[in-house]
Amino acid sequence: MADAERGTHERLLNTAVHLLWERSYQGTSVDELCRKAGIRKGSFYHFFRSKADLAAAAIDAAWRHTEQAVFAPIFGSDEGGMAQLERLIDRVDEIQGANLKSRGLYLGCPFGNLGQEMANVDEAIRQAVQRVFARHCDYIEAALQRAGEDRDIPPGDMHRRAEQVFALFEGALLMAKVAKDPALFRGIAASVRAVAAA
Amino acid sequence: MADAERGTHERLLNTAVHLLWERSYQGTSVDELCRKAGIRKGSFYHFFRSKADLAAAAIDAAWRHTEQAVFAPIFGSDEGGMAQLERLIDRVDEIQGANLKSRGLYLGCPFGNLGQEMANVDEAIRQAVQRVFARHCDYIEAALQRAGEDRDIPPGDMHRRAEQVFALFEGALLMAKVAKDPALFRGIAASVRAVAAA
DNA sequence: GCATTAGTTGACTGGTCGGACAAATACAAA
DNA sequence: TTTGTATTTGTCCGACCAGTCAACTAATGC
Repeated sequence: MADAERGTHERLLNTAVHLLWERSYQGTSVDELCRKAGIRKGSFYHFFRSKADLAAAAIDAAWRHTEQAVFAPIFGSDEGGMAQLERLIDRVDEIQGANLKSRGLYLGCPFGNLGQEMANVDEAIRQAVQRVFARHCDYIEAALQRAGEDRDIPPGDMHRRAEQVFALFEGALLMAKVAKDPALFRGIAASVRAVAAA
Repeated sequence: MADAERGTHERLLNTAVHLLWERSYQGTSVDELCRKAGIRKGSFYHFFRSKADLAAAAIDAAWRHTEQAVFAPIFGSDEGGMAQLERLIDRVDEIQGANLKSRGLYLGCPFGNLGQEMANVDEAIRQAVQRVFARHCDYIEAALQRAGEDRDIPPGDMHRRAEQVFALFEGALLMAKVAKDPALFRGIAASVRAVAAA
């Protein structure tokens, strides 16, 4: 967690990222958020216009963190595209497994969770999640492109394939969460390969 | 909606099924639920021990309805397994499209929504969703079995394939919901075929 | 020094939440 | 008709909700 002692604004954002992931939007109260961040509520509303405003900002912050901690290292490597996708599966499984071990909770995708919860409730949050989904797909599409160039998969509409690989990720994460069983996510590699070549 | 004038218990359950789908668990208050069902709150707590208790019962009720309105007709037909899966895609798209047209909301999967929202909050609800997920997979697996017997797909672990076809459904529904774009679900047929044969 | 601003505090609001409950009523069986 | 039970009603509750606000303090620029 590390807490990044710098600044109330940043600490608030940081706390929000963790709390929204663990407790969802509607399950997180501004009071609790402030308590965990060691801040009084007045300060909260000095930096953010509303709870929804913070959530939208937290989505962007979470993606910035995820991108540099997960996506950039994997997709910036010189491995083949399909190998990169398999490493992504392993890395996500590792993260989910860590949460399951430390807190007993399979949290699933922080973006997917908020997206499903808020898509029909708050337009700004919906758009933030949609943007982050698109960035996920961009990375996957680039990997498919690379795999195509290496003749690992046949040519075709890589953008569409990437979307469906991502759908497989999200769906499997949901199933694993509902079943509290990491195996349901862990075992998608073969299907990812199939969709990538479809 | 039809309202099935029979009995307070049933009307409550019916209202819950619709309201939980449209507004989620935490977004639905007992007060509003009672108002829409034309019932006083005391009656609510005569039939259900808690809001979570009603939700769990509503999940079962919703599945009973979905099974007979969607799954039984499609998977009871004498079509081939793969054709059945394509008909399921069309039918789900039709239902989601109807909601989008009438209420402007892409609601997604009523079971997946509740599962993601409540898996780490209420154990009874988590289990109810898990059971319903399994029933979905049973139907898909039977279709794959049938497709295997027809030599439409190669032999293999149909149970695992069914889970991943289902994951693809759930993930694509989520993406369509977040993007408010039915096309993201509608276009999964090719990937479903690929996963079915993986 | 002095003024301006940025940040912080704690007390407060009106509203809603899930749930409790006693009293009233409807409906059975005897 | 009486007794017991199932259902319904309206009222009430303490907890919590997101958000407000005026007062206070710390930092900054001149």
